[in-house]
Amino acid sequence: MHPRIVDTLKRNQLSITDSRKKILEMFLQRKGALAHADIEQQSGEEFDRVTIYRTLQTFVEKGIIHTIPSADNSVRYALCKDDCSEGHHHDNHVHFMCDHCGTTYCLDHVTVPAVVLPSGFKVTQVDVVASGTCMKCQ
Amino acid sequence: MHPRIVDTLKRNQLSITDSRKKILEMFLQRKGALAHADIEQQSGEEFDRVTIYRTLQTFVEKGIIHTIPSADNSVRYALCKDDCSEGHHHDNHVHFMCDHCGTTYCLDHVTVPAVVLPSGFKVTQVDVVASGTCMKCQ
DNA sequence: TATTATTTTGCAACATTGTTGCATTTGAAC
DNA sequence: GTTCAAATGCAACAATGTTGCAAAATAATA
Ligand SMILES: [Mn+2]
Ligand SMILES: [Mn+2]
Ligand SMILES: [Zn+2]
Ligand SMILES: [Zn+2]
Repeated sequence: MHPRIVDTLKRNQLSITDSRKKILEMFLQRKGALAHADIEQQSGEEFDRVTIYRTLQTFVEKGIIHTIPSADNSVRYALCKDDCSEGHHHDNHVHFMCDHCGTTYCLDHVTVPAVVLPSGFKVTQVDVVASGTCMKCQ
Repeated sequence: MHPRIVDTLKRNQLSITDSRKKILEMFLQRKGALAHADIEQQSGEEFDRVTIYRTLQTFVEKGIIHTIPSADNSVRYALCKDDCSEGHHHDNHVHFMCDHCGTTYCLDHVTVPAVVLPSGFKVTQVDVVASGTCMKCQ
């Protein structure tokens, strides 16, 4: 088991349960983003669908993972690598979704450019999602 | 009825039906983006849910409307204002979702900034979705 | 305009996805 | 080990999305 798992859960004052350990491990191994359906498939019958929903929700609230918007009604989740904490996400990096293999990448080193909006709009967050073909699918 | 409705349908080689006229009118009047659920509510019992799904799909394919990604499993749709056509969208403007009132705006005059990705990624589209508070909700 | 051919619609049936309440189980604290 | 709080599984439900097909509406043709 990945050494960071228990650490992360403790640091966020979450009790150490099988499902949390397993789901967090999936994120740590897979690197790329995961949709709810991916987790459900990978885990087989190991735990209930409802538990996955609640675990993802908890992880987002605690700042362990962040959501990635999509245009296909299938939100992805990925590990936060920055200094995110309860209620304060700082995942201002660009995401990439491959049209071919479906993989979603967190481009941690590509920060979202500043966007200047018309006066009147108070911006608190900017999501940038690029899509196309990834290096594996050329 | 809005004068552009029949024009738009004809230009895209779509037959003029009640549901298409009505749904297109909603987009022309409302300006902001609409989710499937919005359309279903606004139309009451006028036509079937399935018809709405199919109409939205057709409009997207024809380049009449475009999708706006979201992080809450609720894709929005908005009128294309550019030179979009069948299979070729060019809606490279920024979108804004108000956290308070839920309105989604197409900021037609704010073009998406160029993003430079690591080599290996072939980008075909970039979506920028900002969120925060809109001018009406300050 | 009337007839025919094509397209769209509504309906039903189904699949998938997401939510809620509550009893049971598990983990943390003592 | 016992106690208390939190998390889980289950069931039941709601919401969302998909497909096939007969009926209806529209477009094309005569
Ligand atoms: Mn990310
Ligand atoms: Mn738009
Ligand atoms: Zn790929
Ligand atoms: Zn607002």
